[in-house]
Amino acid sequence: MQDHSVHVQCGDCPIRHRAVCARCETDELNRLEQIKYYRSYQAGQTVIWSGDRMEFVGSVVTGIATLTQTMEDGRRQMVGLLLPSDFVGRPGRPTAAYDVTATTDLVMCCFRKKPFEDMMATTPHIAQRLLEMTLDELDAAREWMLLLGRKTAREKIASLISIIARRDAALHLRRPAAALSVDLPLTREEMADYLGLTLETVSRQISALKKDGVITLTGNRHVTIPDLDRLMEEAGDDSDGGMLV
Amino acid sequence: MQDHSVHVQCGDCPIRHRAVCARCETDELNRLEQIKYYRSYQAGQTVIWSGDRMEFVGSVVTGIATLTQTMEDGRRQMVGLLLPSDFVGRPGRPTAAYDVTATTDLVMCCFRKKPFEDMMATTPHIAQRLLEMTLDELDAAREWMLLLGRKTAREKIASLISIIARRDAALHLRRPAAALSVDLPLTREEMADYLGLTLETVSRQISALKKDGVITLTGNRHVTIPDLDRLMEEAGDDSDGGMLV
DNA sequence: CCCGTCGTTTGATTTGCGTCAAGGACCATA
DNA sequence: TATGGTCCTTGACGCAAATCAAACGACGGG
Repeated sequence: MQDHSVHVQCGDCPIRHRAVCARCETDELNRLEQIKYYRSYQAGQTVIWSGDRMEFVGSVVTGIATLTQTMEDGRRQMVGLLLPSDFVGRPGRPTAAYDVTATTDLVMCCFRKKPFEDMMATTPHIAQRLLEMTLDELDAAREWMLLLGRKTAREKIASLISIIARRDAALHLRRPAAALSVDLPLTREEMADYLGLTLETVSRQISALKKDGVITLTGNRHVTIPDLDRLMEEAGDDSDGGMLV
Repeated sequence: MQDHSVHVQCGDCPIRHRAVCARCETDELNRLEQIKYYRSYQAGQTVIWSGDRMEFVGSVVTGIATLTQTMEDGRRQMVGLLLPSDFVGRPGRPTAAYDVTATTDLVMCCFRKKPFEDMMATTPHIAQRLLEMTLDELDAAREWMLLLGRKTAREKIASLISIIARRDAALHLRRPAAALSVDLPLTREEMADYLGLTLETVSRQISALKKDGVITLTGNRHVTIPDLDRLMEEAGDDSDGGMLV
């Protein structure tokens, strides 16, 4: 399983960062220290509403946020999941076509747009790193398109769990071990929004996977995966797909 | 309808370019002339196979290409449509997670990766423009995720037609007029792959839209749209969605 | 001219998932 | 202990789209 991300490890950070790192003190990124600030959000709080013209660029330090799009009649589709080290925001243009919501308590490291853009202009590394990260997200989005368009409900659930497990492992610098164990950071309804299903179907398929021994549940949220390969097979991924969200 | 793309118009080019422009002779991009070359492909020919490590970065000059992902059992999902001025390729990392196929005869303008990356490092504008374009693609991909996950078959078809119509209008510098007329560049099967449907369903829904007077067909491929607003309403988009692929 | 193939349309039938509905587990507050 | 809330599970039923199947028009070659 190859890793498509640019990871930066440094100092006393426990995690590898894929984004402009808020806590690292390396090379040219140091200069960003001068223009950064932090924001905290409570679980359920809206970070950006799709009507806003987002005026900052930021990366998640702790917690989880989601990007969702909503149709007039209320149908919702999650289109992105922001885990620690991911970034949001669009240097260059004032755009936010979707809602960003904190699903857990959330701390973000933000940069005001204008100075950030100036920084990009004078420091090619930043623009390039951002480009890398955006291309990663694009790859992930395309993987999701395959999931949404062609996978069955069971495969969708298996995919989601395996992705969360792998992201979690990558974040904590663990090799994906034989047996993994993760907390699902989403409610059944949020999973449904992510997968293009209803929450009932999500619940049913999770039960089915449990019954078939692909996963075991302790409580509603904690999943342990006895055999990751088995799970990925259920997910319908060719074994070596480079899907790291 | 706001336009999210970076458009460059210049000289004798009949179209506005969103990508690194192959035929334009403006500012710092001039230097790219020294390292660029052209490639031609016939309709149906494979540009990149997902196993390749793509060794160039390029943009479409004429013709249409598609990005597709395939599951082991043959289920296919199109994840991108490359129209003139779009680019493919990933500076920085050797990656190609999907097939790129020419659906019409195709001419691409290519740059070898290494010199292109050097250029990016010394010329911040290029990295920034590429970032802009990638963010546009990401927005488009997210719009597609909503389509794939939550829209009905009829809405999917209406969305596809309206997107092609609007891209076409943007490409030819026309304002989206009251009545539009476009050639569908895809077969029913390709549309099905794009929309996460079967070709039978695509055919049925096109017939239904025709019967209801939302579109009219001349031949199999040529669509005229008497009322774009009506079509967009059928597509389920809020009237002003900035969906420009 | 017939006779392939390819892209398309249309019909009949099946099925996976959505919808509607009821109830259980858990927690906080009264 | 009762009471309401949130989140989750499970069952019964219906429908939209998939599947299976047949046939049509356009095109090219022998």
